[in-house]
Amino acid sequence: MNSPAVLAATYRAHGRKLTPQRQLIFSLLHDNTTHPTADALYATASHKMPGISLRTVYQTLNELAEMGELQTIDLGEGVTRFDPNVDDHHHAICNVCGAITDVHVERASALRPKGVDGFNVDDIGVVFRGVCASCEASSKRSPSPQVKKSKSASTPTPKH
Amino acid sequence: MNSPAVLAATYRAHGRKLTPQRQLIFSLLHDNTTHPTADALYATASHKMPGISLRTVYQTLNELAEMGELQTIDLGEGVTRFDPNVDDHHHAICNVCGAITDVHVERASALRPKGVDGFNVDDIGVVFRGVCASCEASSKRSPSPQVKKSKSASTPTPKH
DNA sequence: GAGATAATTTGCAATTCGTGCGAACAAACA
DNA sequence: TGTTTGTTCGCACGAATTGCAAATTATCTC
Ligand SMILES: [Mn+2]
Ligand SMILES: [Mn+2]
Ligand SMILES: [Zn+2]
Ligand SMILES: [Zn+2]
Repeated sequence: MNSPAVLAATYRAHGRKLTPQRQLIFSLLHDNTTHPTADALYATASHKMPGISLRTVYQTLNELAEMGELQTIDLGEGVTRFDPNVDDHHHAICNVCGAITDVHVERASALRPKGVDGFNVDDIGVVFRGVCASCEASSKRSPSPQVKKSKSASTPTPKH
Repeated sequence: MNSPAVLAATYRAHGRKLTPQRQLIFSLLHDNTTHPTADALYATASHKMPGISLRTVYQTLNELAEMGELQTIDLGEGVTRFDPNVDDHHHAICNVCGAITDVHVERASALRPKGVDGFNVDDIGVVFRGVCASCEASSKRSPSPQVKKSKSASTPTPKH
């Protein structure tokens, strides 16, 4: 995603207004590698700007995505996550703490779907699920059964 | 997924009852390669057994998944899909008609996430998005293709 | 600066997908 | 046939996200 300053210019160039709410969201997304949900961003935003609405957060995220400044990712948790990293990359998700990390996959674009004829590939997504280093370490320290439940137990905020 | 007959035995072995609703769902899933949603299965089931409830369809699907007879997949459409194919495989999704096809990916298990240290990979998922052969053909024939929409009729995630 | 104007923000209703719950029901078995 | 559970099913509820319209405000014009 572009810097808040560049985004400001982009917005004006698109005939969109530069509101304090939008500027705040730009700053919260800048260099944000946590793949936050709208709700998570709303929580943070509310801290700095009490009164901002969740609706506005959603709207701004959606327009950023529409403008290609942001990527939306859905990992099957029932919530949409937002990723300011629009470069070609993939993700690793920890089954224990829920942390989502950007990863690179060598020769990913060379992957081919076998078993379908004439399928024209536009995009390839690779998702790794497993246990992150930090969780692996703490499980060795104090072995407690840490199993990620299917649905409602979706992880709030990775605390590493 | 096992055959309806085998599932019947499995169910009994698990102390579960073999109801007509369950048997119907077993048969609807057998050799089903459409990756149906609960609602889609409910529609079909209702046809053969008027009065069956959506609740029961959900319940049966969930228990089959719990027993490992079925795989749940979430491709970010806002709905859970069910896949009787529990073998190691991946998916290709047509951006035009929404069809989801099973595909094989060579050396998929050899993929490694670069950029994270000590991440212990349990599972790798590869998703191809693009245009299926059939849609590709019809788009060449007539400029307006068939658009099957589920929830987000809006344009799929554009990245890069 | 003051005013006009169209874009934004917001709160709230509505929608969608799925689950919790409990009463009515029906397999399984003696 | 009766008893014992496990099941079914309707309905309320919950979470995530969007539709809507009134109130607000960024931005432009003079
Ligand atoms: Mn990312
Ligand atoms: Mn499949
Ligand atoms: Zn972790
Ligand atoms: Zn297609």
